[in-house]
Amino acid sequence: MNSNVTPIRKQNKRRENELVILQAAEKVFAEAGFGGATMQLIADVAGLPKANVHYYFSTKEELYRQVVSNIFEVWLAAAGTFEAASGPAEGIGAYIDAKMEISRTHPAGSKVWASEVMHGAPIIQDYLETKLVAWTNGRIDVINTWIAAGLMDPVSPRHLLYLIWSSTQHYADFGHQIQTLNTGTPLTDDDWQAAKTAVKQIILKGIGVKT
Amino acid sequence: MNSNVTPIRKQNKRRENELVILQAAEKVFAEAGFGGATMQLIADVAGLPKANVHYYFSTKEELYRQVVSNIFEVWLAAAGTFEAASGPAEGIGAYIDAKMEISRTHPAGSKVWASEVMHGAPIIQDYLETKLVAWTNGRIDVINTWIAAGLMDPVSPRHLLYLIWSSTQHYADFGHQIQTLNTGTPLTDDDWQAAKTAVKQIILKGIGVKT
DNA sequence: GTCTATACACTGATAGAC
DNA sequence: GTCTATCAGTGTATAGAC
Repeated sequence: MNSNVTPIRKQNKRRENELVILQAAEKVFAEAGFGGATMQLIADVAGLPKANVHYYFSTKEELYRQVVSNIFEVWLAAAGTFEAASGPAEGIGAYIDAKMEISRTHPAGSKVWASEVMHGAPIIQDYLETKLVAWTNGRIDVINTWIAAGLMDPVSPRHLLYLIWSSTQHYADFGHQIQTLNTGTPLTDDDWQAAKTAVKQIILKGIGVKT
Repeated sequence: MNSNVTPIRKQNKRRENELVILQAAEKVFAEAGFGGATMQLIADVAGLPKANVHYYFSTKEELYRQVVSNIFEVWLAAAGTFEAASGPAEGIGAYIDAKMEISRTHPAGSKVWASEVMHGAPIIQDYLETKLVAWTNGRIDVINTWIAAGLMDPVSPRHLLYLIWSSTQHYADFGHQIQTLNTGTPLTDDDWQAAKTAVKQIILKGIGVKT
């Protein structure tokens, strides 16, 4: 008998509950913002009493920080396309595809991230200063290599990255506006394909990459 | 003596107070979101007692709606460049310039707008459905004319507009992230010029416009 | 681990003296 | 028109029974 060991069943239960709370929280934070979200509503969406949410995440801020961290990881993971690529046509093209796909499948996460940054990143400023800065500088180096090799026009790598981020995330963050302009109906598969094609076409041609 | 007429001095005082409250509110709503903003903080920033804010704007929602409306008007006004232009090089180029300039001079307004749309436009949905839809459809017609005249590539006008909106507003909405990536310091005049040039260069070349 | 009941702080809004 | 005092409602967080 070892009372130091937590039974596996309880570990699973814990993870299961944490997961369902995190998913509910992402949705509620995305729809209402940090200030507008309430622990009561998160609990209701998760299907748990409010006190249980506080049992797993002691404060609202801690729960929020977990949500934003998760999004950031998804976000960075999708950028692996940059490394393996032999040139900008493949690397940037695949990166745009990956980011558009995230906007489609994780719109709530994108909105929470946007909201956090817009309000000055009070909770995850350390992420910006460490991980994001490092990732960005690495990608700038790669792009500069491509420019030096004559594979694309000599555009500012930094502003190119901003252009890619903004244009792809726009389909998640401003999805409601886009839907309203789309006669009020959600984008179909064809609509998403057209969006992806248009963004890639303009950006790739804009930086002098042959497709 | 006509007691039906409000003295001019009081009218001016009213407008003056309303203006200072609206400016304070724009700042606070941008930094904290609708839910995170408090009437007390808005009053403090405006330098007035909280009750006075309620005297001019009876509810928080009414004040917020005024703020968002004002931004929308600024935003639409800047798009007049489209009409007068003889072609895409001039029209779209000037539109990008104007939108970048708004991001620089009215970042708080842009953030409030973004926040409102991200949360499903609960307050200004009617604006989206009427004014924004009308404006967008009008601009799509103009772009289609340019395409038909062979002045630019046959890109989707709708997605081109989204690309312009997202890439320019990004410098306001994600200004904090950009500043963090810029070694923590605000963008200089040269930085802004470089950003404007990069965005215009990539988009104009990307749609096949000679510059 | 789970859940009910509740403490405590804060917010939007208003009443009423000036 | 201005401002202090205050109310009613709601939010986060926790205590304590199970």
